[in-house]
Amino acid sequence: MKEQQRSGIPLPTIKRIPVYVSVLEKWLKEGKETVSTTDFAAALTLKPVQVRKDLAFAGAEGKPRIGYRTEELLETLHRFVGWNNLSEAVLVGAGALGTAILGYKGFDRFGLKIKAAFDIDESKCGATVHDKPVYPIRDLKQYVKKNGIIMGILTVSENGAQPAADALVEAGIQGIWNFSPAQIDVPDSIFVQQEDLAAGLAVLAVRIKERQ
Amino acid sequence: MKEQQRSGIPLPTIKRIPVYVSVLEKWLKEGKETVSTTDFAAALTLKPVQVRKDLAFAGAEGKPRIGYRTEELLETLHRFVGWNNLSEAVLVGAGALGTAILGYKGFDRFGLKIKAAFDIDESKCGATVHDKPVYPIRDLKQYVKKNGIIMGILTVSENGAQPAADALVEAGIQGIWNFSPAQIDVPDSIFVQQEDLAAGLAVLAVRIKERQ
DNA sequence: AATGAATCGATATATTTTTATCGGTTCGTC
DNA sequence: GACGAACCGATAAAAATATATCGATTCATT
Repeated sequence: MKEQQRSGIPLPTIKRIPVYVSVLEKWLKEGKETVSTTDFAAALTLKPVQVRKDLAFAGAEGKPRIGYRTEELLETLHRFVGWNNLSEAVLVGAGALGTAILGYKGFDRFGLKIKAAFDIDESKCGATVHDKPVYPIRDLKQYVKKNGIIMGILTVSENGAQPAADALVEAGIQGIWNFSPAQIDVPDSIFVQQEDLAAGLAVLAVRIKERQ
Repeated sequence: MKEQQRSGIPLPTIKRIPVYVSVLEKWLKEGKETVSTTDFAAALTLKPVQVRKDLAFAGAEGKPRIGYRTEELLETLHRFVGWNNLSEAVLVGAGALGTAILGYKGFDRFGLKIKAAFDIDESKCGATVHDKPVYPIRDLKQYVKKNGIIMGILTVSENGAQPAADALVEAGIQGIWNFSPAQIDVPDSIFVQQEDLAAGLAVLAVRIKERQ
């Protein structure tokens, strides 16, 4: 929930960008040359105005009556979120969740390359998971420095979260994508994106309850 | 992004509840008898006022100078999100992500029991994944009806999402937790919680970029 | 028992995000 | 080339969310 970091671009806007990217890719494949905010609205249950605002934030430009050029817009959005050259990442915690994320193909699309995994459990090390090598966590710093990695993905258990985060910080990472339910404590200069599966579950549970 | 479903309780509030639950459990274990919104604020980088408002929404009551009784508050929050008797769920799509979710222990805590997995790939069926049986998708309806399941977890690929969603709807599910990047089309009576990993990645990428 | 600090609950204000409106542009059609 | 519909861009209004303020209550301390 450490999402308060004001900077002009509304957080909800940023979160909607990947959705736009997703449908854009589909439309591009289908040969759609131009797209309008009306199209987005219809496909995504959003209002055209909102889409227009979001796209404006991203710096996209469209033409009346025509819309936006599909390919160009896709490129603009990618650049906007920095996916055109998002550097590589390391993952800490090669458990069930970590394994799934290592194997998730969807990230390539967003320019995210997970280069290696690290784990305290040395019995896991040396092996590969989904073609990614698993190393002992004591090698983390050296690896990160050597490869200029700026992003860490944290998929350890609640207890292991803080030490693992410390290791990432110590290694010189700039941002942490935290899938563990624990709140981690890091210097201000490091951004933490908390990924909270329970939040989604809570929303779903409340909604289902409401309908009864 | 199908999160627009106004109903009194603010969506951000609902999403913060699991975080409160998480620290409450920790504090309870540590023997803390009462907790104050100041405590939450310190632990979670939130403002006390906001915590108070959230807890008020959940129906919690505290005492000045004291705070809230830890155990009672935890119970209240659980009831509020319906985790005290959240019915069971089925999962569709026993791939990498599905497997991880099946094996993720954290959900038990929230009253979520994934009873079985379903997949179109019949070669996967018959086996068990993390002790959960995998069945062919054609058995879904019968299983759901028989066991009174109200919730479906969708972890199939983008292409498979819509047919799988149709199968869940047809089976009589009330809510779908959609981990696939695809937007699915379902009747209004069914609530879809879209879990979008790319959204978190986008936020992180933008933040890292901003700091450079 | 009086004083003061901590904290809740309620109300008021500020900020952020969404939605509406309006003028202007582009293009197909007559 | 005039007309009208589709659509962008900008500005304005509305709604939702977060933050501040204030009075009231509890308890420890004197």
